[in-house]
Amino acid sequence: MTEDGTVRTRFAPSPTGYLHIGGARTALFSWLHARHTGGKFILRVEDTDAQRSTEESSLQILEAMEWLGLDWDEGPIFQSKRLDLYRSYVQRLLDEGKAYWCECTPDELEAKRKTALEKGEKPKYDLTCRNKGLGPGPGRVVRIALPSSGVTSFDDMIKGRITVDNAELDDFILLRSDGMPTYNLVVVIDDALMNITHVIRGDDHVNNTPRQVLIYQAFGFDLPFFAHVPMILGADKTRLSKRHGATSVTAYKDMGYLPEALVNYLVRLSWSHGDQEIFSRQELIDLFDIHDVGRSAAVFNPEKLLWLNHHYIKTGDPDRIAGLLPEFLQARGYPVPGRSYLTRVVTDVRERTKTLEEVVEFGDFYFIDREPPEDLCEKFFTPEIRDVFRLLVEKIERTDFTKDALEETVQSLLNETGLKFKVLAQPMRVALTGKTVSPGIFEVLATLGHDRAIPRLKRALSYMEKEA
RNA sequence: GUCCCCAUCGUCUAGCUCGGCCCAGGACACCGGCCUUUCACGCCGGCGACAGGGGUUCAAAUCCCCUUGGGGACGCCA
Repeated sequence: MTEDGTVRTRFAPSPTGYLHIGGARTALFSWLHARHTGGKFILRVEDTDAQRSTEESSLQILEAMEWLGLDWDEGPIFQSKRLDLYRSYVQRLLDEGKAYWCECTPDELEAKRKTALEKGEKPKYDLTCRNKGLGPGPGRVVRIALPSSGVTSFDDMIKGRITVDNAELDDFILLRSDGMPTYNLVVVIDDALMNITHVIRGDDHVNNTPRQVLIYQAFGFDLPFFAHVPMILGADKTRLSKRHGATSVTAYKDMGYLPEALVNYLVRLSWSHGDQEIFSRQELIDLFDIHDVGRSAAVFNPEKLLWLNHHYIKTGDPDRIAGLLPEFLQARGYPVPGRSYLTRVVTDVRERTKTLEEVVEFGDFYFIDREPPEDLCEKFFTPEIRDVFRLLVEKIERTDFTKDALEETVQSLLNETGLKFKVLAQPMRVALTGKTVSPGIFEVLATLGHDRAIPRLKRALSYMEKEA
């Protein structure tokens, strides 16, 4: 705990790829816990794996965090810039006899691991170098000297007390032969030095925690609170991966998902507040309690995410959503109209489109003019309705392009002729949109406006005249 | 294989901490119906679960044990 009792949480991704859905949820929980308690949220990039870490990944992860609205109070802190610090702590352990140099090669270790596994044993470092009294040298690593008996335990805020037999642990590596410190070491040093009060991270780290607890003890650091959140699984109940579909936050952004939908979806995985399904950001901050996080893994359900996305498209500010459309329009090579036109399009289509991508696809006729497919022309632009349709076009041409006025015009025509709207509706729809499914005719008409709508209606009319 | 963790509808979950209010509630999906200018939206209704077995107790989804199933970890990755 910090001196003044302030909560400090952190998200510590390793920049070896995109921000994964699972990582995003961990970050969300961590962020929420900080915000809920009025604490600080720290972002730390764990890039001690020089081989796989890339700056590009770091950037993309930060971008995804920002897109999700997970703002941080400190950082990003890059571990690769703190190497001297870590080395001095390793030296301290070396000096105190709590760590030692080891000259075993990766190949040797790998071979031993293999035979252990084959014999049905748990692969563990066999302590070959523990008492050799080696000093530094090329190809050598530093290992921690762990007790071989006794137990190590810690209290997890989600899973309760977890105890592991020290005999299950082995003398893991603290410093690689290339001089880079390893995860277990740096995570402890940083969490301790940065005064992290609550370590919130994925379930897959529970097995590491006892090792880290031992490091905390070796340095005499106070233990933080631990909260290991359950994993997110794919439909087949195995760890969520690419073969289950999109797993990166960015991919969802690109498919036309709204950040509030993804956040709302993710937060409900292993966490709930009674029967509530929809949460605003502020509600989440007010209501989120790490103690309410469940213990079991959750299966990722794309359908429910889609439902939530639709919900936010349906209920969100149309103007804001309109502002997100240009990149989707450009991706399809459609021209980008003005903001107010886009806003009207959103209002028209949002009851029937679940993603921004769908807005553009379903509402394509708002952006481009295409002749309706021949089979639809044939079916709907029949000679029988030619005369009414001509009348209709003439009347509409002289009408104000507002929904009410247009509706009134058509209604009066219906009254005069005694026809049902059904007779006209689909032909009009096909003429204006090129499809049999669209928003309401009058909305479409009003939004398209005179200059886009009239030529399309006339084109349909001439088809009817040709057929006669 | 060893160790750790988990176990309510297909899925996300409420209920489990403080056993009775639960022959188990909500949501997604699915299936009907209503509304209707298409499709949606909306509304109404339906389908559907306490993994199994032992205990403890007057009483168990709720507590204990075992079995089974699932996940995770066993790296000079994090």
